[in-house]
Amino acid sequence: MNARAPKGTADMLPGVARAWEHMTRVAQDLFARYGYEPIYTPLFEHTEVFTRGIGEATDIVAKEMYTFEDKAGRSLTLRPEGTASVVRATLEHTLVPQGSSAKLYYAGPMFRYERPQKGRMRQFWQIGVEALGSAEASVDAEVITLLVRYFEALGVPGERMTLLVNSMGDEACRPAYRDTVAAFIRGHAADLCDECKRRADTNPLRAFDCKNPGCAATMADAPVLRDELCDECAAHYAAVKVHLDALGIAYIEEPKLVRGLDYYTRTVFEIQAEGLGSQNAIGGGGRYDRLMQEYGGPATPGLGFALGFERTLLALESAGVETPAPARADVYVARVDDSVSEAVFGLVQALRDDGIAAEMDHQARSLKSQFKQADRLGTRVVLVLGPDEFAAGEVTLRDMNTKEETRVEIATAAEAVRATLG
RNA sequence: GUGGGUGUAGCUCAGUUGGUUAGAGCGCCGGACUGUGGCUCCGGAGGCCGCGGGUUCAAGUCCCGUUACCCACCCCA
Repeated sequence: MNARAPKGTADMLPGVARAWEHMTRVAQDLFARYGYEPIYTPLFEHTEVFTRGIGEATDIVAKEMYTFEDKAGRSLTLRPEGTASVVRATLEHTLVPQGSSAKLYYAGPMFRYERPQKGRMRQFWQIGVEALGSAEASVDAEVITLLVRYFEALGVPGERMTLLVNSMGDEACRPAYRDTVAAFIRGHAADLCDECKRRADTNPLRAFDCKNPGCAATMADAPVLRDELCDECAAHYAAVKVHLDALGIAYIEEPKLVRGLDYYTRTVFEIQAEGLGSQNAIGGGGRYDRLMQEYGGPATPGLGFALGFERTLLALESAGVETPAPARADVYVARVDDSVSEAVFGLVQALRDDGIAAEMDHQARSLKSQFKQADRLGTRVVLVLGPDEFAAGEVTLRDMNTKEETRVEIATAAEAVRATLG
């Protein structure tokens, strides 16, 4: 058989898994302080949840979804992102009754059928938050701040992160702007690549992302949405910035920041970090005031962010931040010869029952080798049990740091170990 | 979907203009006077040289194909 994990997936071995758990713990602690509660939604949904929410024309829906039929013929899709599911669950369970609000966070794997590269996997992990029920700009600033504070809490140096913000407008001003850009593209067709010319009909705003030098130069002169926002959107955007400024959150306005999911309205943002290769966004998100209605629910404003585990870890590694690896055991019980095997086995269990992380040899290693194991595990204490000690009902306790050895009664070993550990 | 790079021990890699038993470091196991770690020294185990063809007296080393991984485009976390 093929013993390899599927393309675009990876086993998270202990070193990485530890970092994963650390990132999760930091998120749980920090998000709780901002009033967010956990929510777990299914890893797959009815395909419609994503096609309607994310948008038929987006890359994600058009070519990156893991869609399959179950045995009853239902079309299901492995979630490519988390927001659609959370909003669907919010609607299904009426988590945000009229005039109410909710703050939720989630963590788990997402799936997109893409060509893998640095910082991009087919199964990748995200942590995200969704703040539903408020259209106030202060919430936008709070969510953005939370994202920044999270990375800071993990230890990503501030100078290696850049926060970008922009406004996408809403149903009142974006359609008109799209037409304006489409017209601009048609008017400058001679200076643009074929792909961008096609974009005039499909998704004009994408032309701003084109890496082609000619296109970039041409699009630099195109009208910017920021200058054509309706009064309400302009006011909202200005208010978001005022709140960010009040908290001293550094950001760069990026008129060309265009997110690839159709549900975004008004505020969008992204945090880029150094050391990741070409996929440099470690987190991003935005407001989606129309999404709930798209699912047939009541008008419910909302916004949120998602951040990627893999990319965050890359950012941390490149910045030289290491996840601390705790000692794997507090005490190692060494066996001098086979005559005391049963006693050692029993002592280890007694220590564990007493709340102490104890380890022993299960491979018939020599005493010397057992000490090497203890050293490798990082245990502070080694208890040596041999015929001599056993006859006296004692064990030799060795402090691995000071090398001091004392004899203690087996019955009080746990107490002695605890005293040594401090 | 498109393009480029790479594929030799568990890991990181060397392997000369193709030439006889394929190497190093790290890791792992064992030992250095009889019941003891981290340093040092000695020894040992471990390799279908990604896979399949071809060229050649001879291929890890050249050619073709294939596959896997990596990086980039695209897009996103």
